[in-house]
Order: sequence, then structure tokens, then C-alpha cells
Amino acid sequence: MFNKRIKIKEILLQSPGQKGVVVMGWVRTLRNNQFIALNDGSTNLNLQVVLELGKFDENTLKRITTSAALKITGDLVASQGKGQAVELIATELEVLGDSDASAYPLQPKKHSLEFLREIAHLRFRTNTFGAVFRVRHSLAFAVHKFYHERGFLYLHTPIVTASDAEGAGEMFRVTTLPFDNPPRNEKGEIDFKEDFFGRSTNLTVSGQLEGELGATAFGEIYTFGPTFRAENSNTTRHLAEFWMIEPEMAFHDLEDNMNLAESFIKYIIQFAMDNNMDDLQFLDQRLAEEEKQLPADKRSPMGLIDKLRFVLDNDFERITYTQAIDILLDSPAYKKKKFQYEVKWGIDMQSEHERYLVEKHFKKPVIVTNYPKDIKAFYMRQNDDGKTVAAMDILAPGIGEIVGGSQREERLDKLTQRMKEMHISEEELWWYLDTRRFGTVPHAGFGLGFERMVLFVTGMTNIRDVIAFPRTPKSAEF
RNA sequence: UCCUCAGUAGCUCAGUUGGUUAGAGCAUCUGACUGUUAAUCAGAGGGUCACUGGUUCAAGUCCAGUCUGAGGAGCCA
Repeated sequence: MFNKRIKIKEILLQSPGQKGVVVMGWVRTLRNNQFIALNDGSTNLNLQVVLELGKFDENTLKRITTSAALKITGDLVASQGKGQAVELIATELEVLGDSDASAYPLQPKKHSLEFLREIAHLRFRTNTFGAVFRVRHSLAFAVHKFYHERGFLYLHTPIVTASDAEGAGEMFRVTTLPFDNPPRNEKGEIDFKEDFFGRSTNLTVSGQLEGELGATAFGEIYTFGPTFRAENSNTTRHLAEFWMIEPEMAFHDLEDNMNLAESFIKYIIQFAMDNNMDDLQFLDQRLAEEEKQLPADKRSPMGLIDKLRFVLDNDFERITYTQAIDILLDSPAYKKKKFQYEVKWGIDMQSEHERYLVEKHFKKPVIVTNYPKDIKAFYMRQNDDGKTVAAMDILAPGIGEIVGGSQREERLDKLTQRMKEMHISEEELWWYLDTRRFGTVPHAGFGLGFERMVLFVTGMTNIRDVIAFPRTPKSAEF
């Protein structure tokens, strides 16, 4: 029976005086042969366990090494030392699992994030990753809470998909055909009729098209699942496997869509602020320490928690693509020829342009709407000007694009015309087009990259550090 | 995929114009000490200088290629 244990998060809030308290956790450090800093993952804070001199034999003490798993029974008392309100005087100590100190890679000191990535199976045991993953959990939970409270239905869209017409990037093929000798048809091409699903299949790059099927029946749905892109992207904000949240809403236009996205982002930030303040404070201090190393102009203008408060307290800036281009053309950066890439109406804005708008000009999240149709996907609703579509991207400081969405083209003729122009097969997407044939309605939706959201809230800078087991080109060890 | 930078002990790093036996702090091990907060003190062990090839009397150091990592760019969430 292990159920009598009390989590360290709870015991730290209790008043001294209790006897026979049972705790279990892992040793962070043993100081002075007398003080164990015990952590059980429920909080970043450690419980100080006091071993009175002579009470435990030398062999037991020798087994109290970094990361050894312990069961300790003891009495909770007011701490004599500084740094903690209460501490546990141990009466019984059992080593549940030894940890060979000479082989254990983590030390009670600061490790580089690069090194910790190489031991991703153990990095949860550090303060930084403990905080990041508790915050990540809260954000994920808040996603469901937000949509559930608003009557959205959680729809599980498929991981394996047959459609390759979504145009959202390179896909991972799913097959059971033998590599060395695949079946071939008369033309000598690989015959996917022989494959497991009887056709060529891939891992999903987006649940949106399926999401629209749900929205046109349930009204409002959301998806929250893994997404796969086989792009050879080597950046701090791309993963080959990442998690995306995609709400899709019938009877919503572009403005409704923006309103939902903004309140959604604020809601999940608020939830983390309400439930993970200890961890956010730790991350805030961590970030401040990191930034001391940077030159002054590279540092964030605000601390992490101040930044989150600022986002909660202020409306996102809303501008059209056309206004965005005008701001760029009118900017000192443009006039001083600081931009490497050309700025003119019709371009797909580069990172440097987005960063300027968000980090220099507005200094807060910006929603850019009504992009030129030629740089956006086929399913976005065409505006009356014939040039733009009802798209919206949310750009966040330090991250770039965190949300991409649009009002969808609900008019069948406009949609199929656009598909023809963009060489997208109507036959393959017959099921998608059926939503426009049978009771089509104005509707909208967006995708939010979950890891980018976690980056923003935790202040981490590399996306590989906010997902448990990052998959990136040439890397899938854990 | 492109550009730039890096790879020296378990970790973080130093290593001069190429020159004797490659160093430090932390960690580890041994011992001491005991109200510590990444405990402290003393001592010890620990290296295929990423890999392959080349230049040279001599390469951690110079050159070429490869691999891996980081940052930036593109693709995007």
C-alpha cells in the first residue's frame, strides 16, 4: 500500500505538529550527511528531510544518493533553518530504488539545455523541465476546459489520412508494403491497392478538413491531437511531430473567429497563472538569469510574468494585411534598408517583417487579417475585393505565428473554382465538398500550435524543450 | 535544404605564433566535519582532444571531407 503517502506539494502547505507522515520521492541532494532535499514531482519545491545524527546506520546513509527513490516516515516540525517553513524529522527511512551516483548524469548544478536534450529520459527530474511540463499539463487541461465550457465537442480526427490535397506540407507515408520489393502495377509504379488501406496513406498534417465535417453537424467542435510534418526544418520553433488545437465553428465569421482565438489564448494563460504560479516564478527567474548573458538589445523588455500579465490585460492589435504592409513601408527599418527581403503588397511576410510588427512596432500580439489570396490556402473565404481572403494569423512576440486561421469558403462554386486554379483534386475531396452541397453555412476556424503556446507561456526559447520527446530531423532517440 | 559558429575528462570550459608528460571548476571515489540550502575541507582516480584522411621533423592547434549539435533563414503551427 503506497496510498498513505502525502504529496510534497500538499505537505509544504501544512502546519507543523503532525506525526507519522509518509512521503515518497527522489533525492535531489544530501547535504551535510543530514539533510535530504526530497522531490516527488508534485511541485518544484523540495521537502527538507532531517536525519538526526546517529539515527541511521552508515550503509543506509551511503545509499542516499542523487535520484535514489526513498520512502520516509517522520514528524513534521517548524524548520530551524532558513529556506523552508517546515521540515520532516525522519523516523523511518526505506530506499525503494538505489541510484548509482558514479553513473547518474545529473548533478545538483546548472546543466545546459543541449546536454539535457541528450538525456531527455531524465530531464524531467530537473527544476526547469519539472516546471515546463507542469505548466504544459495545465495549458492542455485548460484547452479542454475552455471548449467544454463553451459547448464545443471534442472531435478525434484521424491520425492516418488518405488525402494528400491539404497542401500543408510534406507528409510521412504510412505503409506496410515491403521496401525492398513493393508490388507494382502495369506501368511499373508502386501499387498502393496492395497496401494495408488499399490506397496511399500518410500521417495527418491537419485535422481541419475533417473538423469542418464535425462543425457542420455539431455546430462547434475542436480537435487536439498530434500532427506530423516531414519538412526538413531545423529551427527553434518547428517539430516533425507536434500538437495542434483546431477549433471549427459553424455560424462564425472572421471577427467571431478572432474573438474566440483571443479569448482562448487569454483563458489558458490565466489558467496557468492561477494554478502554476510557483513554476512560472521559477521560469521567470530562470529567464532573467539567462538574459543576463545576452547583450542589452537582445533582452526581453519585460519579465515572463509581467509579459503574461500584459497580454492578459491588453487587447491584441488587429490590422489588415494591407495596413501591415503600409506600416512596414513607413517604418524606419524599411527606410534605413534594414530589411533583407523586399516589402510590397502581395509578398508573404518574412520573419523579419513579422518580428518588426510584433516586437518593435506594436510590442504585443497582433492579429493580421485579409491576406492576398495567392499566398493562402484554397479553402479560405474570398473577399469581395477579389484579391484577398478572410484569413487571420496571430503573431506573438518571440514566437512568430502562433495561430493561423480563416473564415472558410462556404460557397461551392467559389470553392471549386479556387481548387481548379490551385490544382487541387475535387474528386479526392468529394466528401469535403459535400458539406457545401448539403446545408452549407458560413463557418470559421483556426489552428494553434500547442508547443508554440507552451514556449510563449514558459519563456523557453527552443521548441524541443517544451515537448517531452521531440521529433526533429535526424533525432528520435527517446 | 542554405548560411554562420561549435565539438578537448561525466558536465561547463581554458589550452599562446604548431613544440616536452593536455589543465581548471563542478561531479565521482576515499577520508574528515556536522543545522545544511548547488554544504564545506583534504586527497585520489578520470582523456581515442567528434571521425577519416592530409601537410609537417612535430598537429588538440593548420588543410580537406564526413558526422553531430547550436543559432539564423526558408517551409509553417
